[in-house]
Amino acid sequence: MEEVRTRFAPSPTGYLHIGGLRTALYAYLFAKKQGGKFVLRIEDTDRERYVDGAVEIIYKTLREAGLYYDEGPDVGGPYGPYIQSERKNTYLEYAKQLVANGGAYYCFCSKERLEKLHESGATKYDKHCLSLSKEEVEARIAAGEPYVIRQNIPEEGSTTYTDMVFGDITVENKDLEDGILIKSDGMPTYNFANVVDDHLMHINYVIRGVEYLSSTPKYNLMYDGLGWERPHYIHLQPIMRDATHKLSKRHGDASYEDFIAKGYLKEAIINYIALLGWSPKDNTEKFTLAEMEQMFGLEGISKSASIFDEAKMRWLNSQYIHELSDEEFYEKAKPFYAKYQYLNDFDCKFLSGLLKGRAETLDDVGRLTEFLTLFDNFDLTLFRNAKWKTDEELAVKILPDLIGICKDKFDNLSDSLNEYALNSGLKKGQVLWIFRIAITGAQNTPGGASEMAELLGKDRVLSRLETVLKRLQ
RNA sequence: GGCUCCAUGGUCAAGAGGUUAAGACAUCGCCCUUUCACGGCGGUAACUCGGGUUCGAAUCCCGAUGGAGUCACCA
Repeated sequence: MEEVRTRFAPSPTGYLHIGGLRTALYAYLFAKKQGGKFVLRIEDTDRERYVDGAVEIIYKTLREAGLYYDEGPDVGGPYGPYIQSERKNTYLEYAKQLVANGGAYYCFCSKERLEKLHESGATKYDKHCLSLSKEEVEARIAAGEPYVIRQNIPEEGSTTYTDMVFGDITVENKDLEDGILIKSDGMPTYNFANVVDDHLMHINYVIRGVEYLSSTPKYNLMYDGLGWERPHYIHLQPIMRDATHKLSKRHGDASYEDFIAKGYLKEAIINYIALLGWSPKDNTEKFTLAEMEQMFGLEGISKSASIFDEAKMRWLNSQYIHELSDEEFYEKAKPFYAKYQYLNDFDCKFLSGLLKGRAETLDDVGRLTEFLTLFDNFDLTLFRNAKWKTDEELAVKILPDLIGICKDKFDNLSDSLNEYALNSGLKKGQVLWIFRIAITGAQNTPGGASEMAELLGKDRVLSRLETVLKRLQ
């Protein structure tokens, strides 16, 4: 059986957006599942949209996400170069071949004529230059007149192909335009470069966005004209921000690196986007890349667009975070601990054990510890708790005892506090509530009374208890 | 507007003629609990509409509606 070869062919226009990453992921998974090859090709035929550094971002993101490509610009391969601008000469050669057999023709129409044509109500090019004689064409080229090469699409008939997720797609040839294959600057358009490269790189499964679903017949006509075997097609519906808008960085939607910066784990991001538009047979929702490589299949691909739901990704992220060891959490959260300066005064390793089970994102180390900065002048009514029947009055009463316990038995605080409750006829919860409020000044904390005491340390605990007692008096 | 595609709860998404129409997130409630969270249990909530076909349609057909894509010397 023929080896499966898929590719991811992004344009270096800045960043790798979530939709692009998912396309890459599916292409990668499909190839891996089949034991095939996944190749990366950079489509930079549009010099105007080129952004410096964008290529590096693509390499970096793909690698970081674990989507290793078998062939690509920076890893090489048998069908290079893998950057279209470095293949410029190849395209013209094939365009000429197409011209020779009638599948394409030279066109000298000026922008002005094209505009006029459009204004006159024409919906597509009128094949004006198709009638030029070979001699005239040669003469005008020799005279240095600028030209483009257009595809010659039959005016009759229709073209059909089978998309592996959408089924048969048929388009009337008369609805297709004689698109430009080679631009006047000598560069191929996407339409042409794509076909030539996919063929030359032996790509037999083309996985890309649905925006190409209805123009694929044009590409097939090129394959036919060049005598090449058509590849299989798999088109993917987009990931949406809401029901009517695609997810896009331009509109402020987060990209892969934004989510990393927000404290998402790459495993969670990959896992989540895999689920947007695909679901495994058994409906599992949490799996590693390696597992996906085994489970992936075209049957699970959805025919409709899906809306990105950060809440669900957060949940998935929290699942991955909870699984981390304290040590791993600490290592991964380091950049975030650094982000919140007040945490410098605390033992972040100890904190990791407390935060790991509560954080949904790595950045939550800030949100969950914010109370540490708010202790001064906290609201004393926090001592009131309906369930435990506590209030400021009770707090004033027992705080001196609690201070004493901390002075003498700080190392064995939990037991000592329990013992105190027992002896004083109070409920455990009453003592602990008052104690925890008194040392943290927060209703919600990432740990219980004794854990918070350990985090703060004896000195801080004592000084806080005394401060609070004074305020209450 | 022409052409192509799509349509199950708020979201993702099973389902491929006969189901009490799964599951997950979110939401609500209860339990657990020294707060919060985690975890456990339970609730609310869906087949866009209208015609067919059929003994029987979320599933098949047609139409309408809604949405997306595409009609560039952008990819």
